[in-house]
Amino acid sequence: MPSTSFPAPSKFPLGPPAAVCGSGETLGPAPPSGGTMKSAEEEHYSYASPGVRSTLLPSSAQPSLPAPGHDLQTSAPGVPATAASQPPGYGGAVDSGPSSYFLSSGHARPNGAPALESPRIEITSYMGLHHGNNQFFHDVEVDDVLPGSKRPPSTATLNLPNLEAYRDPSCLSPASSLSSRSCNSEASSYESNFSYPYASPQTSPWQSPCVSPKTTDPEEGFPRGLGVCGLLGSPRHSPSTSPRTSVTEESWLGTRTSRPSSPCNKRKYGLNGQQLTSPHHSPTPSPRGSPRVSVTDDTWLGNSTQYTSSAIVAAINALSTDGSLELDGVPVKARKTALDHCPSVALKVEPAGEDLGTTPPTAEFLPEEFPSFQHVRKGAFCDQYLSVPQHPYQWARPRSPTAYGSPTLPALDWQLPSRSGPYELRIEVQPKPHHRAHYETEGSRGAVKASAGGHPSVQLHGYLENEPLTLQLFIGTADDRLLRPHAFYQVHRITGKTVSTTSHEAILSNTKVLEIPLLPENNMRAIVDCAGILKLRNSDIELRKGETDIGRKNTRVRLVFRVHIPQPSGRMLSLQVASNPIECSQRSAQELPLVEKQSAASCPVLGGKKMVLSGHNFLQDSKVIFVEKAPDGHHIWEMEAKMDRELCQPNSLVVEIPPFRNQRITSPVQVSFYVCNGKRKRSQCQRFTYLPANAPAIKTEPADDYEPAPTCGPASQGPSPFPKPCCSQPPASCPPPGFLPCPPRSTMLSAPPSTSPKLHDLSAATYSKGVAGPGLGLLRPAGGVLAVEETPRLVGVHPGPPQPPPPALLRPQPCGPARPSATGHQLPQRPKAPRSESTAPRPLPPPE
DNA sequence: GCTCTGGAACTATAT
DNA sequence: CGATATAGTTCCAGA
Repeated sequence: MPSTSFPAPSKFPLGPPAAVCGSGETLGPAPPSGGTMKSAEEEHYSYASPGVRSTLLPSSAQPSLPAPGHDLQTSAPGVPATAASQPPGYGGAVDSGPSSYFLSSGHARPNGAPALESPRIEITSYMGLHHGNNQFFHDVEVDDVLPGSKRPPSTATLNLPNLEAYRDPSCLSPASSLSSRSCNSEASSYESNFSYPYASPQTSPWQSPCVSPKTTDPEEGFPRGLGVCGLLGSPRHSPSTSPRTSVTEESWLGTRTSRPSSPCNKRKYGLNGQQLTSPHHSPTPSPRGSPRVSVTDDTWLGNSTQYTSSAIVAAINALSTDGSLELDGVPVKARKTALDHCPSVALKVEPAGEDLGTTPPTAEFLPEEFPSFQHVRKGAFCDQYLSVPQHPYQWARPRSPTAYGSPTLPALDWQLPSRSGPYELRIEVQPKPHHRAHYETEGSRGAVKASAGGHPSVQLHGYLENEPLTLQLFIGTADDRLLRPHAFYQVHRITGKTVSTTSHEAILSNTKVLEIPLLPENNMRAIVDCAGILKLRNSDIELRKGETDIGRKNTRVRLVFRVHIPQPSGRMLSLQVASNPIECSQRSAQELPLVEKQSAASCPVLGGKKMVLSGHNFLQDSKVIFVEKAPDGHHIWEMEAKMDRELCQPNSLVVEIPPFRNQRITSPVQVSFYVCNGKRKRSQCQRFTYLPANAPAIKTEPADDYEPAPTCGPASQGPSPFPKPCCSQPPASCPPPGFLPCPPRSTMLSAPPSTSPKLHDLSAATYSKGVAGPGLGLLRPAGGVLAVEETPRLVGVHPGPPQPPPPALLRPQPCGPARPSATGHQLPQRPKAPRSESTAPRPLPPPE
């Protein structure tokens, strides 16, 4: 895997990153596209932070993406799958590779990536990278990614790891966001390490950053980067991951003192370097945009190149400095996880790229082959994770596994349907809306539970074979953009007496994926009592090169489940379903109002109707505000609903739906509302539809309704009982008006104003085209299959083998519109950018 | 002795 | 630039 590789360097310009960077940055802008994009995006997302804004889509141009997958997902319902056929391309979905691949080549990233990127900052760079520099970059990336292909030696990847290091503390320093980054943060998470390695390309880039910084701190040092090192097996990884401490950690932590430590670390930096001050800092991205600027960051950020160089540098540093560290000391926690793997691995070349999927390995590999292969990988790297005792089952091996490995599997940021043909992956029991995630520095906070007690459960319907499959679970975003792996949260495998479900960890790209067996004897149903949520420090993640999202206030996640069903044709049909949003921060859970259900999803423009909201943290003085947002997120209309204070309880509110501003609408209008406990304490937006006065009411949906979406869909997403905040699923603009996943509804709704619509289109009919269309990129022709499904989202099927990924595909795109600024609160603002994925990381467009 | 949790101290960042 | 409000992390302690 990750190998080491320096080769990369070759590619990369050695020139110090700086150079690159410099250019890069500059470049950043340069790229026209970039520029463009941004603007476009910005518009869409106004909310995004000012500075930032990411570019979403550059594409606007093109790429396409329709929409937000989220919505789709969630909502989606059902469209039956059509089959596929579709466009050829579509099939391509395949690989997992991160979408990136798809992205593409040329622009690819652009779309994907760039677009996505979050505001944070970096964008520029990217752009530059991608666009401007593209070629260069691409190449680079490519290499990484494709091992085979260009890249000479497999090596490459490793770099990344090193890069990863970036995260490391060291990195931190400089760049790091201030906040958290503890010096040591060792951690950042192991994952980083790990994954990174795989991650590859993407990662790599990021990492670079680290390097420099690193130097800075001697202390911590460690760079995880050494990915290689990791090999050694340093402690880091504890497989288990459990953070906390092992002796080791502390030891090395040493630095830290107890409490102090934390702070200390941080402080240190501050003190020391002042880094705080230093430009970089901005690190984090605070929403604002500025962020990162620091040279370092930017610079390196920008280019892949950098990464290269950086990587190199990092490597060097590592060797010299840290290197030892890692190996040796290895900070634990963070690393823990990571390290575990075997050294050996390191050398390997990875075929694929990042994650499993990633790689596209190209056709060459047969799935079957993969498995083993993967395993290897996994094993190696992941082992840590694996550590678990596990299964009785053969885990990996089952078919599914294959899937994972196989190149064909779709990247985690691809939007996939929950249903296709006879199959439907459904969340039978949704997780509780709140689950306090644990930091690496803490002990586990247990598995995610269901509201009614027990644990969430997922079932694959329509599967009649006798072969067990593997259910994949990862932590996804819950904002209004397309569903994608969450950069700041990772699934954490819980083991112990209380856990009845066996599971296994794997890392795809930079995302930890929990694999749970789906057995015919259990009706292809799995009780997810083995999944906890790990919070990564914002500063660590934000440092990643490609990462565009910001962690601050980005505390909502969704459990994303996937299953890959082998088809007679040899291809894999992939289905995905996301849970309702889960608030993971301690504070938010205690303070922010949360709407879980609403008794009505629509009402005639006259209003006056009573609506009961169920949820948490409602106060006597809570307000319910109805808002209509423009595509760009601006509030066109806001109206506070009258409340029946007497009936107000912590868990329920009764409000009178206010009349809509325009009593003459001829088609349904999507608006949203939120509960506000104070200036910054707002719930997420919930969707609501005003119907023409004459129109028959859409039905009010009973509680469930809340989600309109649901209407459409089946559970796939789960109908969530949740209200889904608009944001969440729906695309950006919350109001998903457009979104229509469901046919029926869609019709109803008329206007979808904004954005998202596209996606929808995808759906159904579209599928085929649709897919293609919008941004989806879809797939490659070859493939075929596809399933697809209903969901607009995207496609599920991959052709079996190899195929190149489509270009952008599903990528998340931006939802388009932005989230309302106002809204912003809710979610965090994350700006639009998609997480890392988009960012750099993913990368690589396939060579193709 | 260990894990899971709730709570809160503290620091960093935002306004 | 300082004060205050918020949010993120890390610790502590009890079950």
